[in-house]
Amino acid sequence: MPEETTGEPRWLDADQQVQWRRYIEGASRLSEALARWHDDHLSVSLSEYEVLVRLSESPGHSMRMSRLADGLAYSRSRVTHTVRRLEAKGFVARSEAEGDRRGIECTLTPNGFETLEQEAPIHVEGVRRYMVDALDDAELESLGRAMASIARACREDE
Amino acid sequence: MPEETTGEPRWLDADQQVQWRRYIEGASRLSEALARWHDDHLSVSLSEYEVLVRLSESPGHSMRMSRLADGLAYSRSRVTHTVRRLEAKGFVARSEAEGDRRGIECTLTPNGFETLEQEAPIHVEGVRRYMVDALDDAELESLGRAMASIARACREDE
DNA sequence: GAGAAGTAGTTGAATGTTCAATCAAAGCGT
DNA sequence: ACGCTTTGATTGAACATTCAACTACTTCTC
Repeated sequence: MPEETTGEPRWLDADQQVQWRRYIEGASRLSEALARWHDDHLSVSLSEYEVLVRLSESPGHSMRMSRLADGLAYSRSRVTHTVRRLEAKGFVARSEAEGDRRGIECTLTPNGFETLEQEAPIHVEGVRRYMVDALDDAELESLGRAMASIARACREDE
Repeated sequence: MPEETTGEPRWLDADQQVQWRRYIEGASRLSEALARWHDDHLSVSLSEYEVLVRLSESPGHSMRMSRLADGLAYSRSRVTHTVRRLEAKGFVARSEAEGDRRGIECTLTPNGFETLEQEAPIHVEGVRRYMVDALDDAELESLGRAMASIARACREDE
């Protein structure tokens, strides 16, 4: 609607608008549905769960705070806070990293690992219900590709 | 990894895992990038902006709080808080709805409309930069379709 | 038309995330 | 060795969103 003469304010065409709004609505509904799912059925939130998964995939069930932050694309302080909550629940433990006295190593406790094993299928059930099973293979594949491109565009820009 | 005998805990195969993680990373980076974009270049956050857009599209630049909530898939209290902030910035005004004394009508002020007109191209530039321009037409199209399916799956489930 | 149930909206506390400030340790340049 | 910059991590305040509780009005039902 606004007309301009300076710059080149490339508008969105009708179709692009539609896709953008679909994205916004879908993303917000999905994140809400998944958050509720975790809240109702698991003992950790989605972001806490992601931390546990990364730890479980790492040798020794252990990772540096900063690697956790980088791998999950979380801010450092978010990791600090999240790990503090997980520690309070008894699912992880902190220890000093050897070789770098600034570093903190975060390790899955046996209890944390056991909880993860028990609850992973429930998490997956949520992911299926709200995303994977809502799409056929080709749709899921192209969704993933598109999101990877978006992630790249965001990353490039700092 | 965990083996089970009860229920039918359908795991994710390797490819589904990849797409899921791409989605999670992309979605979180995109929402963060766009939030920063608004914060740096516009006078309203993304959710505040969405409210202004809906109002501007409505006859009389005016909508009931509950229609705003439903249309944006926001909780009612989120709309209350968001509109309060917009009111404090002078972009919207509240008035009683006629015909239903419980209702509140939310209306764009001239200043709010003018701001929206000025800043919409900047918002669009962000959407382009982090999403639309990162994809070709076909990718955008299938992203939108997938997200619409996801939204439907979430909505159906309450 | 009275009581029950539902709808519109607000409120304030709790939660999780970000941001800016801070601190300590490492690395770098000279 | 000495400052300078960078990195690893934490802290606490600020902020947005949710949740539960609540008020006020409307609609339904008998």
